[in-house]
Amino acid sequence: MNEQTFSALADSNRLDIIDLLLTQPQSVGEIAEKLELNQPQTSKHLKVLNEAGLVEVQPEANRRIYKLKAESFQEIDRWLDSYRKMWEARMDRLDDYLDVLQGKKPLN
Amino acid sequence: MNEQTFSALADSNRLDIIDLLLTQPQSVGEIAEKLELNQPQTSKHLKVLNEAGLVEVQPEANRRIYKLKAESFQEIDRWLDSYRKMWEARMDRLDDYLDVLQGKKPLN
DNA sequence: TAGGAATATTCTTGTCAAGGAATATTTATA
DNA sequence: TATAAATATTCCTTGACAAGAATATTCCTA
Repeated sequence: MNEQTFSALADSNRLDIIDLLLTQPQSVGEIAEKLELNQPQTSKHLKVLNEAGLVEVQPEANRRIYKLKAESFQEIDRWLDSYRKMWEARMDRLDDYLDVLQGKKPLN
Repeated sequence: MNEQTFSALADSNRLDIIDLLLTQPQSVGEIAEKLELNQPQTSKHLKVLNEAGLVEVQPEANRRIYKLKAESFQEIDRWLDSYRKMWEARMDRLDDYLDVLQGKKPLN
């Protein structure tokens, strides 16, 4: 798993940007206005997100439309796969406990 | 979604620690030795992970056993849920494309 | 092609975090 | 109870990064 990805996500403004882009792709100006950020900051944050592979750009006249890029999110998802076993194991234990409550199984 | 969680993950040493803890809970000394980190750094990284809720401690004699904590990983998983729609939509389009390749469907 | 809109970049400053070194703290044991 | 083992904390230095301000760049349009 890539440290750069988490690094890009470790900023509340950038999390807000990503959250906003989930609704629809949009331009720098729109993002800046909706999140009440100034334009240069917005561009800089988008640059970080872009370099981390979380967004991509599509020029549209003299504006630049940013949109989410699925790959990096999928990478996080695959990374989480390793950890799902962990909490599923805990779920199994909960199932055991529920069985005990229902008298299906003796307590060890 | 919590910025602190991503912040804690945005460091390769800490990613390594988490990866190591996936195999089994273990002490500070074991972690430090396996990852070739010195002990103070290891303790400091574990502190960050602990404050982010990614690990928890269990004292065992004069050692402290650290283990992964499922909750924070599940929180990331729930956060990713919002973004799954995005790439699933793209997957649908891929399915369409595969249908086209197999002659099941005309190209629009 | 000049002007303006949209966006990106540079420069500076302040803050924060990582790493190293040293030391403090806690707990077990002789 | 003194000592050693395991771990945590503090202090210091350095590098990275966010924000603000100013400026540069790109691209459309009159």
